[in-house]
Amino acid sequence: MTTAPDTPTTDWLRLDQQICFSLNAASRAFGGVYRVILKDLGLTYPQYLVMLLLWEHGDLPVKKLGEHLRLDSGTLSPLLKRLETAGLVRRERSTRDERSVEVRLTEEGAALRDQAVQVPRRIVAATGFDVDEIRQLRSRLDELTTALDAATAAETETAGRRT
Amino acid sequence: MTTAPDTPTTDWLRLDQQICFSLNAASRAFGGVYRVILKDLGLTYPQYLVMLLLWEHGDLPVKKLGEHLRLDSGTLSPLLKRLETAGLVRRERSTRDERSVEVRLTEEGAALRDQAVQVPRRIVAATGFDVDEIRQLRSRLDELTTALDAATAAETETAGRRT
DNA sequence: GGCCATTTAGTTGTGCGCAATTGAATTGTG
DNA sequence: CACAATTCAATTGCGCACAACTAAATGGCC
Repeated sequence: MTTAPDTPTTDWLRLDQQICFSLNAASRAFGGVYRVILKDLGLTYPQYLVMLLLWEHGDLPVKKLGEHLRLDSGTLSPLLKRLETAGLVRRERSTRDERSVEVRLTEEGAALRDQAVQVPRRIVAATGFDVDEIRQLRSRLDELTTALDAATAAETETAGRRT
Repeated sequence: MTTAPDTPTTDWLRLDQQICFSLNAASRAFGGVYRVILKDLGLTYPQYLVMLLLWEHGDLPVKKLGEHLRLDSGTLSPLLKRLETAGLVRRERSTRDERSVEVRLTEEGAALRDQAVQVPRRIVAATGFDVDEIRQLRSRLDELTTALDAATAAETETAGRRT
């Protein structure tokens, strides 16, 4: 494995060397596991994330959900509508700020938590990693996300200046 | 930080402890960087991956593209149609096996490679990681993907048996 | 108080990811 | 050769992600 100083562009363009591809593949592989495990709960993975937040924090406005999940209303509005149709959630305009919509668990939604508590354990088992390895990988990925977000902001800004 | 032996289920359900969430976030953060950088080329990230394969291997049937990218025809067919509309690619039924469709670069598609060679370098810069760190993270993620795929297969099978 | 920028959800449109189905071509088997 | 099983691409339908836009409510400033 000689990394010659004049590494040709071919190597840089090789698919199997691109970190993003591995990341993407892992993310979709997770999707497959979650799809099977969450099928019994009738939830998709993003819906499951919303339910996690509500179980942990209680009622939340759409805005807060979006901040936690890095999602905007374009994604959340229809998703929450589906959760509402499924009877897991209600949406109510806040009385003290009518712009805001409070998302509340229904009895049924709160009860679903009992079915969900076993999910993380099954996921961890599916990874074949131990808890320490997972924590380490997680912190690495979080670093990466932070760096990428900063880069996006920078790129977008310079792109804006070029206009 | 006491991890009590009787760790309650609450901890297991915490969003910020779930590896998949970090992974997902990183994947979408990458999406943001690629979106900005690929804008000049007029490509989305999945389209860029297809082009990478064609630049590296030359003409490929849809089947092979799907194997490399872990994507099925449901995703690739419309994507390739868009690349064809953009004039980067042609699709031709194979003569020796009429089921297969060969995807070929047009002159324009081949020429786009010159614009693309700088992309990986900019991506690496955006991560803030050095090449070794990236390689290490990549191999970790590939392990994870392998384990998860195996788990999905196992879960799907047992789910199938329950039917 | 009146006006304007900001905040918050929702809507629309585009593209990806995947399951399920369809239809045509090919391969295997008797 | 005939027929069944398999392969391959395309299509349909659903849900997510994101950009761009709309509409309503709020807050700050004069």
